[in-house]
Amino acid sequence: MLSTYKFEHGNDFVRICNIPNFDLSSTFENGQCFRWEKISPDHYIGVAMGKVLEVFKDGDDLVFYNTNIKEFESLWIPYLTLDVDYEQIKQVLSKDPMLKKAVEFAPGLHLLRQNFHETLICFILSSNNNIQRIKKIVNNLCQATGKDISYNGKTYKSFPPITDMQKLTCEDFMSMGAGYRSKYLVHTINALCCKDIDVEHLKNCSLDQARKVLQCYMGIGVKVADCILLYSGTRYDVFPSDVWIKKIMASYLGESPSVEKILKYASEVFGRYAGIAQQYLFHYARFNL
DNA sequence: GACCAGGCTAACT
DNA sequence: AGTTAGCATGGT
Repeated sequence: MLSTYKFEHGNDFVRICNIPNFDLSSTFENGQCFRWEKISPDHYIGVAMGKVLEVFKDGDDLVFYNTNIKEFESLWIPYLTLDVDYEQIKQVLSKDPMLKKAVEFAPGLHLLRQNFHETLICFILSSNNNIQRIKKIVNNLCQATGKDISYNGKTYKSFPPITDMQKLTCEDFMSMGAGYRSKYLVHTINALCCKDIDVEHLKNCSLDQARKVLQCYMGIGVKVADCILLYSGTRYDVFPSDVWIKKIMASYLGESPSVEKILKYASEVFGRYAGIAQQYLFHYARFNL
């Protein structure tokens, strides 16, 4: 928990002392985010919220560069969900034997609370696509439309706000490699610029209502809606069901279970932590099935 | 050349 | 309401 962290910090760095249960690779390379670059094992640089952050593991410490303690507490602790008690959640989830294995496989996995619009755009791009290609397209988008951020003599790009993406045409997105999703992006970005989504409402309404709101936008179905809700930290009672989750859920529900059946089972068994359970399962499935 | 990847839309019964 | 072809692209 947050209160137990011990910090050392200066003008341009923050060190969290003794935080053994945060793993960079299983957090940044589990398909929830697309803008973290591995420099070397346990050493990453990423762009989020218009800022560049460098992080590496030093024994049981985590060291963050290009930030200070004030910014770290207001921005990066929520982003990295360092304010969430994963020990308690993992304990609850581990009552299920499959999840026990999945949690033991990646005990340092954290969900992220990412910018809502960025998550929405990235997961429209994710449909019938693979993670490597999604990263490439997102990078092309940021290069074309993002703002410069310089750090350590290098220029990085922020993820553009939707108002800046409104000028992009279908052909622009095609040239970035977005393929048939280009049309969805143009349509949805326009709709969002006309009338934005009330994220607070998405938190307070029922899950079915939240899914319905998102599915009004072109390119968003049940699976993408659940990803947006989960990876923006909007709600955790979701269960994004892609091909990997369908594979691993077959061990609970028999061969090729329907999405309906999966969602029903997940909400009954994993309840309000279903989204977190899904993330451990997805990561486990990708590396073990 | 098939088949696959964090699926969705549109056009069918 | 439920089922299915078609879709851009790059890697294996």
